[in-house]
Amino acid sequence: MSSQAPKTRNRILQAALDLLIANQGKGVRMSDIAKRAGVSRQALYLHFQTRADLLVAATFYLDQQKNIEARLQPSRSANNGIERLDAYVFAWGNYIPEIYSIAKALMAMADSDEEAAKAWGERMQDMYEGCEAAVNALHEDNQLSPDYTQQTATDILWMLLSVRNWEHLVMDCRWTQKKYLATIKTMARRILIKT
Amino acid sequence: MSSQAPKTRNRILQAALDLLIANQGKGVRMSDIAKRAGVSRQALYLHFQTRADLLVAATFYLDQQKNIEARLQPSRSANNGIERLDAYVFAWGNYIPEIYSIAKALMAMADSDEEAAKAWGERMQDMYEGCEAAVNALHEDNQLSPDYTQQTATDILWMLLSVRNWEHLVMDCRWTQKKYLATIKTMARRILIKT
DNA sequence: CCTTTCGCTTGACACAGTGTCAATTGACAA
DNA sequence: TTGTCAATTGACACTGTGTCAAGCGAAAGG
Repeated sequence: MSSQAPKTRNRILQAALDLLIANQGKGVRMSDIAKRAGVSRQALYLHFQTRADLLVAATFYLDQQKNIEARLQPSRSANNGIERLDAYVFAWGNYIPEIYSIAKALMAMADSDEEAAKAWGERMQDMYEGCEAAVNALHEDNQLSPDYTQQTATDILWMLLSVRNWEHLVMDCRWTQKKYLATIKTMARRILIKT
Repeated sequence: MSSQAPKTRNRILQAALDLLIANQGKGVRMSDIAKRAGVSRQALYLHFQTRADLLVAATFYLDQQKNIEARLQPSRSANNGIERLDAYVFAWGNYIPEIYSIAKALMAMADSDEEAAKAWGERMQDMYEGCEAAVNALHEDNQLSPDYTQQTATDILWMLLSVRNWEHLVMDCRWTQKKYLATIKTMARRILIKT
């Protein structure tokens, strides 16, 4: 068993990520990835079933690199609901823009590929559960605005985290990352928390 | 000049819309559209430059059919800012889910096609300008929450209108259209309007 | 030292889908 | 009758994904 094998696999994933980011997730061919990774096109199919398979793997590889677990830790270990909410928004609010290009590519693929859709859905589910936990904490603190049910609150937080996806539709980009973070944080507090 | 020409063109557009909606915007081939329209595949290229061109045209054809202008009228002619905002949210909030499948297809194309991206951007711009008008009306009524600048308010309304795009990522659809409308209306009021 | 194994390469090919071209048909109008 | 024009037919080029068979080189194990 050689130690080369995983190296090549990771080189491929890294090449895929590089290209996806550089090209904003569009028009990245298998041959491009192979070229960048310094392997033959056919080698990609030795490591991954399909293109979708490769790109899904690349996304999880990125998650790992970007240490999303560690980023979410502050939210999990926060002392109260508000802190937890802020930490949650901070973690995802920073993360989403970083992985945006790749997420976009994966979403596009999820539209046409069953397997990619499934993997992506699971990843979203994780995000959703963390969100639920943050809102639950507010509930336990009795800080939730009375005219919002727990479910509605969760839905709204979902909305807050969703906006990034539409950015590219606006002709001139109106959002800086800092403004984006500040806005969703304020919104989340305003909507969810008692005044 | 025969009257057949526009008829065929419209039959093609209608066929494209039918298929896009039926297949949720994915996997619709030129040959499928041609078959449904009862014309040859090559005929499509007599009326439209490319696939992207056809689908963009189909979207505007849909806008026309769905009478978006009439729907937005109540917002334009509202007596005060709040009515205007509500009418605006109502109009787009109902419209977006109706055209969702096609919008999705077009967005996907906008990612890879320059021309489609341009057409889509212009359409979004229209939406944006109506949004600005609604928020301006609130401003004139002096009903805008003091700690939000006009620009921020507009951005937020953008967010409100954006959520639909992510729905398909959630495994089980948590949003009914009614709930969607009620939520964004309440959100818009809460965020924008003085209490 | 020879042999097997394994990761990867090379080159060829099937297949689907878009877009193009040239020649032809068929109807309607001058 | 003739010209025009929409649309048809069949063929083809091109791109990108995925597959297949044969071969190669290096490292491991006898």
